[in-house]
Amino acid sequence: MGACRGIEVKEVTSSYDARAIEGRVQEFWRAADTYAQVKDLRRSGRQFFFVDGPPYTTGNIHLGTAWNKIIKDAILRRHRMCGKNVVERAGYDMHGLPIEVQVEHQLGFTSKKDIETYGIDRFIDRCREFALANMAVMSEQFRALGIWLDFDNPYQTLKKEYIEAAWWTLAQAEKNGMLERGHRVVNWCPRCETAIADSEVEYDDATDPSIYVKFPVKGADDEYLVIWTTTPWTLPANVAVAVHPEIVYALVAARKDGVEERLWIAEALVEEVLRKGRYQDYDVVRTVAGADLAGTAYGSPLADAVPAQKEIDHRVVLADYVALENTGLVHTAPGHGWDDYLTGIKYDLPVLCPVDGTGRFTTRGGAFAGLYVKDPATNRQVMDALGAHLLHEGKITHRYGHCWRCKTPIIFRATEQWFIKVSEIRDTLLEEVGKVTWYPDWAGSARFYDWVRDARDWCISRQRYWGIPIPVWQCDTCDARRVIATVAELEEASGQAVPDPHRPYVDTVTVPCACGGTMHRVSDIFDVWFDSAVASWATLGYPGRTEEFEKYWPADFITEGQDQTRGWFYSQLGASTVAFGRAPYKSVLMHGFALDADGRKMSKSLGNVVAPEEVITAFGVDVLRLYVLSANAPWDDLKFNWEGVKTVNRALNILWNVYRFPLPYMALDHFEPAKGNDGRWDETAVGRTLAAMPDEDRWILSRVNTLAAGVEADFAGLNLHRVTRALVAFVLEDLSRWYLQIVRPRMWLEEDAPEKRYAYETVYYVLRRLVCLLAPFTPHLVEEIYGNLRCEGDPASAHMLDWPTADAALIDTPLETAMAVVRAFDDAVATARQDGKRKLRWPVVEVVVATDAATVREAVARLSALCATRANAKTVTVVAGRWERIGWKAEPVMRVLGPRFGREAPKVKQAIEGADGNALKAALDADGTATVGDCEVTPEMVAFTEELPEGVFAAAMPDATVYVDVTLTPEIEAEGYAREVVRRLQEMRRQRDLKVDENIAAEIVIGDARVAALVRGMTGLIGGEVRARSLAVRDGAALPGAWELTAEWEVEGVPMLMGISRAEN
RNA sequence: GGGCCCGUAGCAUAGUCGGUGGUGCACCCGGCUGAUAACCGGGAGGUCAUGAGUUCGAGCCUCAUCGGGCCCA
Repeated sequence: MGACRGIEVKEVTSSYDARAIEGRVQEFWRAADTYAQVKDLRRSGRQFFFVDGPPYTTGNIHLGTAWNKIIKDAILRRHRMCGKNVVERAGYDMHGLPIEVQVEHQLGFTSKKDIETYGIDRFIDRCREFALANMAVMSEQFRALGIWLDFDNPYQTLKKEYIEAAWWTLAQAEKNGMLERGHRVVNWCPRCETAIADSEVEYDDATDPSIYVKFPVKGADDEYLVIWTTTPWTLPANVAVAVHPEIVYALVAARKDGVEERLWIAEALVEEVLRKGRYQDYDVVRTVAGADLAGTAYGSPLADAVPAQKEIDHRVVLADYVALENTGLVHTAPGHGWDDYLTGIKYDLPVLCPVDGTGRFTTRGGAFAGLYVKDPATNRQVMDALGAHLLHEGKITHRYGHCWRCKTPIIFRATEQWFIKVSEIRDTLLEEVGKVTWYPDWAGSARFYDWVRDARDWCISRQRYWGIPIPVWQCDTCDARRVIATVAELEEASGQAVPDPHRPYVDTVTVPCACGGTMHRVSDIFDVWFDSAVASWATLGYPGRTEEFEKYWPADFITEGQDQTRGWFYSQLGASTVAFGRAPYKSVLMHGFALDADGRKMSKSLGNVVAPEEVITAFGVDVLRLYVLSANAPWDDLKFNWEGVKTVNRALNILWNVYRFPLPYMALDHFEPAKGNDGRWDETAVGRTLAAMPDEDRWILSRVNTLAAGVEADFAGLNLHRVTRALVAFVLEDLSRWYLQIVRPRMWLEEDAPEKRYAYETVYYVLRRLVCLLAPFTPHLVEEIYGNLRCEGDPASAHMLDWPTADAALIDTPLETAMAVVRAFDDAVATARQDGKRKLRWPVVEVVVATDAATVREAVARLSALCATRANAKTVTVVAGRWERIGWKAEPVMRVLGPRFGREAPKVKQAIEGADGNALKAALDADGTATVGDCEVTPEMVAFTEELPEGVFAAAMPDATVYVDVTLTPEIEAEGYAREVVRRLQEMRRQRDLKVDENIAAEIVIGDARVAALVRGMTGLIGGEVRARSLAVRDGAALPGAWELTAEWEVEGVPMLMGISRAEN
């Protein structure tokens, strides 16, 4: 590319080949490190701190992950083009149970014991390897998508620097009194043998027993409280029965097979419960409010099987959550239920939890010791042990929680865990939610707000191995505890070097206590959600480094899927509020989920998963990017649809064609865009020649600036779908289908005419604008185009260009309005011609636009030459009201004539039909009455329809009717045939592979003397169009000369023979 | 069971302030042939999920129901 490099150097001939382009462009970016160059370029710009939500390193990315990163990339690319210094790093979530489960799988482990036998150190090495290997794969996949985040230096939750951010955060929580060690009921996975967070519980249908149990009331014979439960295995832990204070309960005497029992059941539910128990009849003994039942003592029907139950002082307690369902009395086991636990605290009930970490009954479980609670056989044994106390047993299918990684049904267990006391700062959290800008608004104001409002304390401890160790050291002697904030602090306090802050290494580090005892680390690790919760400061190296944190934090923007409402949006808010008292982000875009074409979740088991690579292989990265961004609003779920992908591909193909179409002509003419002294493209040049430019040039210049303004507005609301659709519509509708069609003849001009240069300048301007506007969405295609268009002083990459703002001086709204009218006119003419079976190639004598609308009249007047060209009409005229050649035809209205004229009616009918419609209408309009034959008629007796003259066809357009007269005249026929001949000679030139500027000699023999004469008269025009140095036209049936190429044609039924040869220029 | 979102032609989608429901794909018919393994025009196709309500007027506002999604109990 020499000094005079312009766009003439490369003529692009192939069609849009996304894969080839993307390969070239990615190589170009890699070789020049364009990403780094762009960051350097914007270094001094206004800062924009973005935090990447870290994907979990479990393997290949899926469509949703791709969409997520594409959204991020598009938004960040635009910020950079707007001059912002975008501060970002890719991030990865690399700890946690999901990886442990995968590694256990690889090693064939089934329990924690297997891991400990294998060795925790070896186990976490495997976990680390697994995470790092997956990270490498994922980074490559993201790079292939053209994602510009820092993948060379991503933040990784397993790094020491990152772990310290988590430690420090917990130390802050301790300092602020937000950390608590507590005995709580938690979701517990018996396979993973750990507590799991609410957010890690996945609900699925499960079938469980549905049983009604009689608890014997103490001090009364044959009197029972009837409870219902789906978890028989929790009955050994029962300590109370809860009733609602305001529900009315009935004591009924129920009889079955001659035996009478007295049962307490909510009054409204008596019939239903007794039916289940197959009681034959009953009497209500008395009714009382639930409040009056409080304190009633009862015994456990399992007292024999479970000795621990004998120590319990069972009684009835009150609770508001009791609903009028089942029996209205609720079995309460504080060791196995959240509500139960709270009720237990309220009434100071004992917490009985005879179940161990593996989900088996302990010795406290008496006869059931050693049995796995979720085993159906265990429930069976419990039910059997209930004996006659089991009033009814059935089955129920309901939603039951499962461990989100290993799918094991969870249980509730009361255990010692570490908590962040989120419930105490709920008001602050809600206040912070309100300060954040949410896209869309309801994501924050409704969805997230509701979630935060109902938030419970956050259980952050897990009894596992691969995670950030909880940095709490506790004294064996005095029970004092210390939360360590950094590795350095630990090394100092312990006097030991700590090369790896993971388990098992930190577990052996001890710290001397002030009391003289020794502090050991608690064995738990963090909930993995705590890892990502600290990302916004961990990614800045805080607390290790403070400068960047002080400069950039909090994040200007984050965006993740709607599932992160409970996840990352929340965990970050919680951790940040505990540590810093404020939200760690200023704005959040919540995007949707990627679903299949039927709106179903993509899942391996359904076999409906579409991998990003499938789309990339078939259509390319830019097509995928533009598709996912334009298919729907970011916050709606994406219903993946191959048809939609194809459509986007077609649109980009048209863009490619639009780009490459003018190149050969520009090359031929050595066109060089206007440049400033710095060798950069001078984008202000078109503004200076505007007055001299043709309407269509000024129109497309106006349109592209109007487009820029609209894009700006839509970007502000993150309406990425509207932005991308507007861009595609512009390319298709305005640029390809309209402007380019109009300027094509100007590009073909041979002489150096100003209107040709204007066309070049205009197309160049529009393409340069499009390069910028599309850069965030189709970065590869844009780079390829820009590489060919750029002037020698322009930046090396399209992504170093500044975002274009709309140039008000180029916007001409009245012209845009007028052009819209002309396009409607164009469509109407096409419709009318189709009716009249007259091809566009054949000129028509006259086109008339009948309208009363000033907009239409003015538009056609202003752009009359364009209208005539588009319509291929000798004249285009506008008439107000009706066109005088349109006649009225009078039709009798028999429904009126019949009753009025009786037997005379047929005569009147005939008279009306025979009348001059125009005259009759005029008379009726003028006088309200007229005489036809010898009858007096009034307007309601006659209907008028339009009568088009022979050869005239009409079509409607907004506010106007277009009439096209397709009548043939010798001149028109001559021109029509001439154009038919031209087309065929051009086709032959193309077959001979002639260059656009090569000359030919030609001969045409026509098998119809009249047509031959007509064509002969057009020799000059034909010769000019096809660059013929000589052109002979004769009539006959044989082509005498020797030609390089000959062809037989039939034109409108007339046989023609043509021969062409190359001629010297 | 609860919160939020979505439901518009075969498919996908737009619809701002409540004022005659648009667009793309597919389909049918046609055109163009110097963008050509392209491109363009025309046509047909609607119970705006269902049912009530508010209103002169509802795709839009209200309520209920049904279906889908995310999250929760």
